[in-house]
Amino acid sequence: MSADRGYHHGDLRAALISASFDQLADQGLQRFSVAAVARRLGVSSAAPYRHFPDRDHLLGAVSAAAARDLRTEILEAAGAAGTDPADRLAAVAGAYLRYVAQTGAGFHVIYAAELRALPDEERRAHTRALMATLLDLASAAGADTYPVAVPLVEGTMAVAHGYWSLYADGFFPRRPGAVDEIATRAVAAARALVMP
Amino acid sequence: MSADRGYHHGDLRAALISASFDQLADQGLQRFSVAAVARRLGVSSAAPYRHFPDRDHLLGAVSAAAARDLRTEILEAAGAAGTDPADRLAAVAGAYLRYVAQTGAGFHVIYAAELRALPDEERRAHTRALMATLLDLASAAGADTYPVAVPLVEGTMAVAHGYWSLYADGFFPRRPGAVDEIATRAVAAARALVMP
DNA sequence: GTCTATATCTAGATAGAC
DNA sequence: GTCTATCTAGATATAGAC
Repeated sequence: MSADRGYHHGDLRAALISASFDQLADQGLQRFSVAAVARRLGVSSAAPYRHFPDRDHLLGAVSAAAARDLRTEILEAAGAAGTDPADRLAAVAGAYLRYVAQTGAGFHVIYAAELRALPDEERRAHTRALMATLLDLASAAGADTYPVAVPLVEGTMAVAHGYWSLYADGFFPRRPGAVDEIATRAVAAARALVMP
Repeated sequence: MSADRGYHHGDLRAALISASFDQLADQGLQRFSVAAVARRLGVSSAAPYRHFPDRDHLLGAVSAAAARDLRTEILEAAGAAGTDPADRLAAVAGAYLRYVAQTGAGFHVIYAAELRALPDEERRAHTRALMATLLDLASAAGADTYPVAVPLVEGTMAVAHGYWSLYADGFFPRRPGAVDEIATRAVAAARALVMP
């Protein structure tokens, strides 16, 4: 048995999810395929189908993990941002940018339209918890009512996702430290949205 | 000869570019293919290769046309926004959103990384003119120097592209009038970036 | 200038061996 | 639980007929 093919695995299901993040970070959602993920792990293209019935169920599991992890990162960034509610909400943009740059799994994966039909309760719980956390932060930052908090969350995520999207499409030069630089700008832009 | 296949064309080259916009608007860049565009026009999948050597050259022509048309729309929107330079810059976000929602050819197409290697001088002239127009609007809105104007343009485009991207990914409900609604929000967000 | 036909490639997904 | 082998489908691109 050589090192790169023909071997058994301990927990292929978890490895597939992890390798999917790597694939998304490296090549983006456009080039995401079950075959590419299998190749990355050195298993056959048929192996993943023992653990996920189809491509969308694998992406669904990735979406659930991303929603859970992103929420954790957001709460951490808000905590590090101090006590000003506007700063705490703006910090979300920075956390989002770093997370999606590292994993490739942003809102376009987490809330992907093609996953909406999947009856995956675990995933739905994670995506709902993420949205609830965002709405909490927006409410604390002066958006008293739900109809005000929703657009504020949308605006914050639009800024963050927009900066990442331009970066992912190659609009910004990809020199070292570029992600942190852009994250800083995204936070400043998000901060301007909230007003003082 | 039936109506849907086997006929000759007047100006297939122009028709291919036009049909590419339709394809992008309907299915997005992910599902863009030369074959799909040919199908849309009722010509064979080989016909486009008489006018464009490969897929990237077709997309390059689309990029050039999009840069030219988007610049026109932006200038029109700035004109309609009145005399306040900040309002004129913010209006760019609205024009962008309406344009990309209608054509599917936003910054991700116009400045696509895979087109950068193409030695297409006409396309480069259009993309440069678009960027110059954006920088002009940012300069007028208080960003005196180039190093200040660039991030202001980036922020404005990040907001606009972010709103569209979330919309295209199905994050916002697609009811009638949704585009105008989101365009209004994008303009307000862009306006907040410029400060008063 | 467009057609038909085809070679090559990649992906999704399944059947059956081990 | 993973493998090999295979089917289907769709894409890029080319060759040669008309």
